[in-house]
Amino acid sequence: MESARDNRADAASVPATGWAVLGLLSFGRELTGYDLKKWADHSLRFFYWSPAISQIYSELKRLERLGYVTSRTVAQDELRNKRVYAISEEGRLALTEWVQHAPVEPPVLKHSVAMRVWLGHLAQPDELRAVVERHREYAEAMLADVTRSEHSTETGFADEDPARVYPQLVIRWGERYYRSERDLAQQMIEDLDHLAALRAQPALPPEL
Amino acid sequence: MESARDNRADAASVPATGWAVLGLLSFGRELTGYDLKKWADHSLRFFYWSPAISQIYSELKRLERLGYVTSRTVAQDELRNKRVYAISEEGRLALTEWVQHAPVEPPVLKHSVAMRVWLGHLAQPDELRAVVERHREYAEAMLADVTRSEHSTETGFADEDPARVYPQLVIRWGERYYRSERDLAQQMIEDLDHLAALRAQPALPPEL
DNA sequence: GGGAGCATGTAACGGGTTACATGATTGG
DNA sequence: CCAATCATGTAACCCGTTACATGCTCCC
Repeated sequence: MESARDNRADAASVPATGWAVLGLLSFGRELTGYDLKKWADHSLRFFYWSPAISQIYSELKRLERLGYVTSRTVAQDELRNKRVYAISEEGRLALTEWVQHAPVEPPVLKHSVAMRVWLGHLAQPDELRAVVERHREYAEAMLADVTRSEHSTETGFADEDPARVYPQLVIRWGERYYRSERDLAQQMIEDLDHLAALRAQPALPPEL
Repeated sequence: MESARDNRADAASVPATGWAVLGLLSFGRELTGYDLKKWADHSLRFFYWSPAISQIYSELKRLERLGYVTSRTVAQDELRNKRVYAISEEGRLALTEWVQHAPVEPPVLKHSVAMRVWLGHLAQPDELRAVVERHREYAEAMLADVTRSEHSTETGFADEDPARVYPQLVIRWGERYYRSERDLAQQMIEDLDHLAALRAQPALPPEL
């Protein structure tokens, strides 16, 4: 009764990061592992933790074993070859199935800055403030990057190529996300300052 | 020259989830592994992925080995014992050091729903919409949970107990975060609908 | 009687990272 | 000449999960 070798079992055995790599290839270009890493750092990373290069290579191996990608070697220069990967028809089908029908999972969030504020009773106010400050700078930088990414892709035909409008949609989502993240950090800083002010000048009621 | 056994090396060997567990204990109560899991699911999970119970047990082992927590057995009922953990002075010091001085790391975000929209060119519009719809429901539910969490803790003296104001601060942050997440999902749905409308009634320019 | 909650832990496995190894090319 | 970039992979390791094992108590 246990036919562990069917397509569903294969699909289940691809981790989300594998779909991400396959997804990068679904836009139609032939890419090397190295290319994929750069691409991931320029697009994927705004909404999905960019995998290490070594993992990209191993996911490619897995995807090839499953028949979801094909590879061939092409000349890198006169002396060396490189391996370029392309999505296969099976790969496109499996990815489509995943996009449409995989269980909708909650986003994985590990917000260590929020955790540190949560433990604020252990910290000195100015140290804690500095931590959140640096996080706000991070959010600001991500916002700048994602905005730049939007304009660089927008150069031209977003409406025409149907495969391009969805990345564009997600980039705009990312813009809003990181704007919100920055604002949330700012608000947190203000809350911390407010708290400090309350302590410097403790509540009036008791004294009066 | 390599004194790998100093306090900094010890601190470095605690993963963020370990600090989370120690953090739960830093509020002063003696808790079992089981208690910690429940607590994590009620507070931590809004900003930091709640660890599996088995990992909590193994983090507790690690923390005890490092001298950051102590444990003792107390009667669970007439027949059985349970092990309760408490933070030690060294643990409090190490945790404080981490909160104040650890490098500020970017939050880990793995947003598979955003990834699926990004691959929208592979999906049928209504399937994709349904995915985002379910995500919006998730965000809505998280917002409701975090709001409930706020009011349940607020019953009483948030201003008085200094250890309670920081969790309160982070709960409010979480409220804003999940409200934003819900709104972002809603906006994504509207963008998808807008796209569908554009396709049903393709651009005028060419025909005119 | 049976299911849910309390309570603790181990084992197997997989996902993912860092470090290491290698070597050619390009550009300042 | 040296650093950065292109390019590919392996090995060790750790973080974290699921599955499994066990057994009591409380309540319907």
